[in-house]
Formats: sequence, C-alpha cells, structure tokens
Amino acid sequence: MSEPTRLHRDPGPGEVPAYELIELFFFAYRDFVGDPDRILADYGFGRAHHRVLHFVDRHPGLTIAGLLDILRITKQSLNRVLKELIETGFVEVRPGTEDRRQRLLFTTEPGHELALRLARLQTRRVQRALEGVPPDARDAASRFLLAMIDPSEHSAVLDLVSGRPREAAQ
Amino acid sequence: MSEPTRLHRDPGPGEVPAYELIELFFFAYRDFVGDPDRILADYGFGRAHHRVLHFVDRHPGLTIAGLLDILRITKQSLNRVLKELIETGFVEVRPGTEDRRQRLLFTTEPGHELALRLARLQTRRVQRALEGVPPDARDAASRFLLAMIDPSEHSAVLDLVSGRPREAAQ
DNA sequence: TGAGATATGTCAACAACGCTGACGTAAAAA
DNA sequence: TTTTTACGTCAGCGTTGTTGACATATCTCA
Repeated sequence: MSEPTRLHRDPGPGEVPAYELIELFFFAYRDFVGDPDRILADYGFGRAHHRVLHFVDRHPGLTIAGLLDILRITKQSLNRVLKELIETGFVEVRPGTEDRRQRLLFTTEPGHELALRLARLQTRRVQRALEGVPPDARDAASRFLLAMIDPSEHSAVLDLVSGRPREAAQ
Repeated sequence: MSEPTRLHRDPGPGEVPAYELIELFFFAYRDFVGDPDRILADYGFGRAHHRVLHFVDRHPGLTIAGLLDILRITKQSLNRVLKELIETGFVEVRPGTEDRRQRLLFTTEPGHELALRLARLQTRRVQRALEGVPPDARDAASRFLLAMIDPSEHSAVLDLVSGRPREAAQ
C-alpha cells in the first residue's frame, strides 16, 4: 500500500468529532427529502413548494409574515413559489378579516390532498424507523431532534409543531 | 372568527401524519447545517464545498469516483467546487499509484484544520443534544438516524461512517 | 384628518448548486 | 490494438436562495 493504514489523522486537541452522527444525519436527511422530491417533480414543483404547501396546510389562515417567519427566507423567494402554488390552484388566498392588508393562506382541496400525500410518505419513513423499538423511542427521537435545534428557538418550534403557531398567538 | 377553531382538517383515512417528527427534522437539519454555513461564508465557500472537504478529510486518498458515489451528484457539479478547493489550497491531488488514471484526494494542512473546525462545530451541537440524557442515548440516536436511511443503503453507509469506504474495499 | 408605520407585491440582478448533453484525453484492460 | 474506464471540460439550463429599490393598500396614532 502506498498509503499508511491509518484512515484518519490525529484529530489533535479538543473533542473528537462525532463523525458517525454527523454523517448519518446528512444521509438521513437526504433520503427524508428525497421521497417527496420524486412526487413533486410530477407537478413541476420543488422543495420550496413543498415547504410552503406543508406549513400552509398545517396552519390554515397563516399569513405571509407568519410563513416568512417559519421558513426564514426572503419575501421575494417565497413569492416566487407561492405564486405558482396559487396559480396552479393548490393554495388559496383570502383577505384578512381583522387586518385587510394581510393575506390569509389556505390549501385548496387538491392542495390538502397533495400535502397529506407527501406527509404520509415521510411518515412512513419515520414509522419504519421507529418500528421494532421500544414505544418510548418516538419520544426519544423527538427529544433528540428538538435538542439539535438552537435552544433560543425551542419555544417557538414547540408551539409550531404542536399546532400553535406563534403569529396566531400574537 | 371567520375560521373555526380547528387548526387542521380531518386527516382522512390512512395513518395520521407524524407532523411533529417531520417538522423537528426539518428545523434540526437547518440549524445543523447553519453552523458551518457561517464559517464557510468567510472563505467564499458553500455547503457543497463543505461536503467535499468533509469526506475527503475523512477518507484520505478518496478518488473522484468514490466521492461521486458518496455525494450522488454529477461530476460536473463536483468539479466546480472541487476545483475551487484545490485552487485555494484546501485539497490536494496526487495521481493514483496503482491506477494512474485516478486522482487521489487529500486535504492539505489548512484543509484538514478547516474540516476539523467545522466537524467540531457540528459535534458541539450533537453533544449538547445528548448531554443530560442516558449514556445509551447516543446509540439510540445513531440507530434512529440509520433507520431513517433507505435500508438498501445501510451496509454502504455503515461502512462509510465507520471509516471503511466502499471504494477502498473494491 | 393627515403622517407614518406596516403588510404585501414586484422588478431586476445575481450567486450557489443541482442537472443534461457532448466531447476530449490518458491510461488500463481485453 | 481496440475498447473501456477515469476523469476533465464547455455550454446551457432550472431551482432556490440573496440584495436593493420601489409601489400600493391599509392600519394606527397624534
């Protein structure tokens, strides 16, 4: 062999990198988003469309500002994909009742169906990952993923994933 | 209120979507890659550079084909970022000894340092996520993430994350 | 009521990073 | 010696992110 048998160099001082978890996370996320990608391609949509459709379906009546807050992208980026979802009839807009400057977003029936189909696809992967393990493994997975998120975002994220969007509480 | 109080529609037949885990996974991955992003920006690099640097550092002597196999992108996409990493002196190329058509990739000393710095950053997040939980939680997290990956890839991924790249075994 | 803040839309340009298709070269293999 | 393999490269394109600037409608407050 021209190369010595050591695969890695001395990591030097400091903690030893958690290569295994880092890489597993990368591969897992790739497969996780890969499922929806294939279906979305049939509609001419991409991941950005998926995210918008997903969160609008999860939070009917979500505003533009609320969506921007969740996705953390610019309004220009959002508008590009949102416009397509509206034009193709997957998302519907109604003027705000209290504040008429706002545009309240809803999925249409086809939009809801598509969102559900994609969510079920990802759910199947999650279920397969959790089957055969102790029943508390689901909570353990949730806790782990939450702990991977910036602590400063925990309360906002918990509100969101439990169906209590921040922007509706303000 | 114009909208009824129910936040979500009836999910209909079929399994109830695992919204919580789906969304936690999305937010967790965003923060996970967000850490390196900030540092990479200082170098004019993006995520694609990070992935290449990471896997080259993890597997010194990796070939182009091996890297393409891991990243699952086209050689044109890879070449764009790899060329920049080589020109800026973070990655080094040596001709293959057994097969001189191959280009063996190595990180240079600065490249290794950067790769390590980024890996430590992500490691810190993982460690923070796992501290205060039972010691077997790390294995539980690994098992969960692996189970989220397509079963057909399990053996290849396990080889990879344990430091036994496939392309070196063939 | 009138000024200013707010919610949103839009035009233009650009960058990162995927893709396809086509073609070239050097080295290995048959 | 012919074919296959490993890799590079040119050209063009699509998605999705960015910044900056400007327009409009509506709400809020003095």
